[in-house]
Amino acid sequence: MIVSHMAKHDPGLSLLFHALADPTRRSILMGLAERPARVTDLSAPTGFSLPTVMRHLSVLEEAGLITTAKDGRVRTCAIVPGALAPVQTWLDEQRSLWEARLGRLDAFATKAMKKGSQ
Amino acid sequence: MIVSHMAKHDPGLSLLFHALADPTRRSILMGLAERPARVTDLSAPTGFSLPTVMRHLSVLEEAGLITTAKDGRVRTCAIVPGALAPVQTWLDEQRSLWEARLGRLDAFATKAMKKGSQ
DNA sequence: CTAACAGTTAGCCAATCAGCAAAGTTTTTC
DNA sequence: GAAAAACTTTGCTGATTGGCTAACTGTTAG
Repeated sequence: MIVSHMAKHDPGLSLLFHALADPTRRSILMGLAERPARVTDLSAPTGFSLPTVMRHLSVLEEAGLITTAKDGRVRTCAIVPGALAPVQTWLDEQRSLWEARLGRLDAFATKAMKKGSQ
Repeated sequence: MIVSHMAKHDPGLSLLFHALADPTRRSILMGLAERPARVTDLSAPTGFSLPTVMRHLSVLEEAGLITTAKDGRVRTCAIVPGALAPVQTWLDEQRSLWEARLGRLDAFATKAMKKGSQ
């Protein structure tokens, strides 16, 4: 019984997409792409309150997109390099499926043109 | 005043990621990748009620991932081929940013090793 | 013309979200 | 050891989600 592409509901993928669906979180990621930062450093430019930013950070961390570590009273946040891989994989998978479908459409169209050539 | 990568908050991207964040919607997409389908055809295998599936479909449609058209009493849903492009673009952008950061890290590590070679 | 079919609308529910302010907590700094 | 800094927790809002049933609309088949 082959279940290869019966991927079920992948919770990790849902967490990733959900984390990326928020513009504030995406801009936090962009910021962290340049350099690691403290929570306050991320709060200041966005204009959002500290608790709000904290919440976004924990969503990002649960999705595996960032790591955070506390040293003294300072928490430093950094990107997790490979974290977007599952998204890329899913995307590749979809593109190949969609292209296969387009291929079949082409084949059909071609056959239809030959058969029904006025 | 250059604003090139100050992409602001891209609403389309948020819609796309949000649409993809739900496993039911992803499985609907997988189904439609094989062939277009009627609403009932999509409802049956998921086990969800018709209105629920309708809601998912409208989320997918607003994100631009699918198109739907009604012929008589039947609505047919199909994938929109290029719809994932913005996601791929954002992903590429991130990967290049992240890799640049890793590059700088490498440079730093190398310099540190030279300097502090015990 | 009536019945079955396919979809749609309306309205309800519990859960989650994204934001906040206010009140802790734990380091540092002076 | 008091005060400032940097979170962290708590608890509150209003909005959105994802699910449902029940009732409604339009289309086709008999």
